[in-house]
Amino acid sequence: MKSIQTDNNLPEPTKAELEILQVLWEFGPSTVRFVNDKLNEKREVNYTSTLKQMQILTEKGILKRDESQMKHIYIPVEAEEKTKVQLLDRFVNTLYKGSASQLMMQLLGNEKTSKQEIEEIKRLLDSME
Amino acid sequence: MKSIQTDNNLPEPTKAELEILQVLWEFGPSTVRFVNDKLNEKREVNYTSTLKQMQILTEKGILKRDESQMKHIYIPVEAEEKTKVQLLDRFVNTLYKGSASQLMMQLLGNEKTSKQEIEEIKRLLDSME
DNA sequence: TGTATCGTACGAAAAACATCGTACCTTTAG
DNA sequence: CTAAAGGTACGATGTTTTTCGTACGATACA
Repeated sequence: MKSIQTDNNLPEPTKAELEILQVLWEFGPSTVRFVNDKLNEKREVNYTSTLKQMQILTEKGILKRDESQMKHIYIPVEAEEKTKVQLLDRFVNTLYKGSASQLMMQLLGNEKTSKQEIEEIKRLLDSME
Repeated sequence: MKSIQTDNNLPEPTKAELEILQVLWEFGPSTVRFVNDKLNEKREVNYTSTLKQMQILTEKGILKRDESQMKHIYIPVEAEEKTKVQLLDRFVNTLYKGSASQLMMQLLGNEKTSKQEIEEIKRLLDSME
């Protein structure tokens, strides 16, 4: 059982930051207005709060922006996958001492994971050889 | 593809809290002194900081304590598995919209996950029928 | 052309999280 | 019996994260 590897010393996005990233992942490069509207579908946030967050994300190098227009367009620097892999690594390391299969077991042991889903995973594994 | 279920409205343990929980999970019910010593194997923390954390965890209902002795003994209220499942659920919901198999794919797609580990998971799945 | 609207920038305030100093109580060894 | 050692309680402080108010520039259009 091998440990998957640790830490990429990229700053870990906080909760609020993650929310924003999700919107950008889902809808692609967007303005602050757009992101803020999306967020407000779930909870009330002030426009300038979202703006601030996105500016911070930009400072941190997690987002970059196109300033050629007045309405800046924000874009994640890293692909969704890459960022998620990082977060997943961290999660596995923190809670399962890096053991992917232990995590799997928990996921599978969960009665909420359906038979279909299990089948799907098996097929996935087979196709991986 | 079924979604695993969401939120248990138990307060989500913070980072520092999780560290403490891990010690208690690994070594069983313990005193503040013991936990603090363990933490200090990894990083320097003041005794009273650990104490405070553990008191907060108790307030939150994440730990309970036996006060019958002078040296209080702290015990996680929920089993390790249960708490981890909760955190895992939250993680899957947040990052993978609840799709366990998507998470799996990412885990497996990761070149860091070894062939052995993949074999192990397959066996696990077979044994699950 | 002036005023309403929609942007960004910036800093202060608030909230959440984490750390620590100090007071004080209990136990124990001399 | 008393001082030292080791425990808890609690409040203050520090840090990070999050939110928001305000200033001000650009655009649009009556």
